[in-house]
Amino acid sequence: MKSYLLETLKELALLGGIKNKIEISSFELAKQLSTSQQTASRYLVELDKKNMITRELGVKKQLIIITKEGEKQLYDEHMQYQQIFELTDRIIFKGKVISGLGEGRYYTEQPSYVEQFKKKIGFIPYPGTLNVEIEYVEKNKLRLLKDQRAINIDGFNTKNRSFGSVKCFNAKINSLDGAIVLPNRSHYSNVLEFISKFYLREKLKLKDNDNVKIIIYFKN
Amino acid sequence: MKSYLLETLKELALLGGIKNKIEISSFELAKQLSTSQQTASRYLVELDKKNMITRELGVKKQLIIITKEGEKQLYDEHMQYQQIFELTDRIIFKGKVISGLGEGRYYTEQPSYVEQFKKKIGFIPYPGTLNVEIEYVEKNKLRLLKDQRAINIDGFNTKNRSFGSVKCFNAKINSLDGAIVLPNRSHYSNVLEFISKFYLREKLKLKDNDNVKIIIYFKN
DNA sequence: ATTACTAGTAAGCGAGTAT
DNA sequence: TATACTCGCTTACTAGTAA
Repeated sequence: MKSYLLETLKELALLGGIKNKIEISSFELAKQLSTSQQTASRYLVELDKKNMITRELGVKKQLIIITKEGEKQLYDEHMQYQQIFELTDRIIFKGKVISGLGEGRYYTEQPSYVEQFKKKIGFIPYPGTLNVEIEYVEKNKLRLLKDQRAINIDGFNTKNRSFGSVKCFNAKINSLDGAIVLPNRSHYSNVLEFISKFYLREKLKLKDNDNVKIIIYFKN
Repeated sequence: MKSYLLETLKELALLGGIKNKIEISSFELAKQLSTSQQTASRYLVELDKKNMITRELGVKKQLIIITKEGEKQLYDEHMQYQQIFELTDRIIFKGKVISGLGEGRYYTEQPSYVEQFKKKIGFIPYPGTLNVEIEYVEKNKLRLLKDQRAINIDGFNTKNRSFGSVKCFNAKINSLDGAIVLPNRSHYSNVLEFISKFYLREKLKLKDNDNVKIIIYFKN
């Protein structure tokens, strides 16, 4: 939706247009929007065409009520502002399932990691990680993670090699609980590794390139 | 601010631009906004000129951070959406002080009203009401009041005449507590009558035509 | 790769005005 | 009174491209 139409719809909502019919002339609306009567009239016609509002045109003013569809548009916008200013204990990522190189399995089966997962995040992960490639531009959001307190999984050494420490965040993938694992010694990539007590590809019927939504939660 | 600039700023905020420098090319931003690279570039230049963002232009991408001023713009917008969807226990009116006909004083001095005010809204009003004329278009908001549970002040009869019942809402005027009085037997006008235990014109140094902000609270 | 200028085109605006 | 059309003007958009 064009941004000026959303602005107009918001103005109507502020006047109570979601629950009530509001009585407003295109001239009055124009004043509210700091524009001309003609433009306000055009906006109303456009909003009407897009089924965002319903109008009862009288001889004088018009009675306007915001439709369910219009309310949904506004609510979506509201949720974005909530995300910016209120829901600062979480970050939402959109991404798609990709295949990793199978290393995830090797790591998640190390007894020392497993023990810590059980103790610190409360479950023993199904072997392997689900790799989710986030949209390139969302890499910026990853930077928000570094200021957050994470669950720390300590590194350790075996006879053969050493394993580095890892950061975890409680997370959800398509509403299912689990955690995100971020190796401490690596740059942020655009791939998130999700662990869960379930075999996710089966449980959520996921296959490569499926779109998923991941919510990462912070401790406060 | 132009609505498309606000939309752009919101997009940058969603990527974490309020607290962090975000790394984004005009091409990527264009994708997010479903527009062309040139337009995205122009938006960024405009936002920069208006001091909504600060940019560090590198050879490749650019590092962007939203300024305090930009954050304030977004927050104002957020508060409007809060008003629409969250703060449904209140309505905010802007208006200006006008002189009434002095009837307010007559009413607020009736012992039966005074007694009920004391009991039901917790204070004895300073004699008289402060009349606030709300902007014409905000009359629509008054309609929201009728669905709300109000504090009811009963009517009564004296030897000489009868006094009708009255609805009250707890309210604030410029942050000072008081109440709004709405006669039950009258159409909604564009004048709100505010009562307070203080003489408001003195306490708040108000004179005719001064702009005031009234918040009306509902019981839930 | 980028950013962002120029210039031609498209969309938006509002004065005038019909209804 | 209103709403909303036409039409000339302005603003916004994007392809091409320089830096």
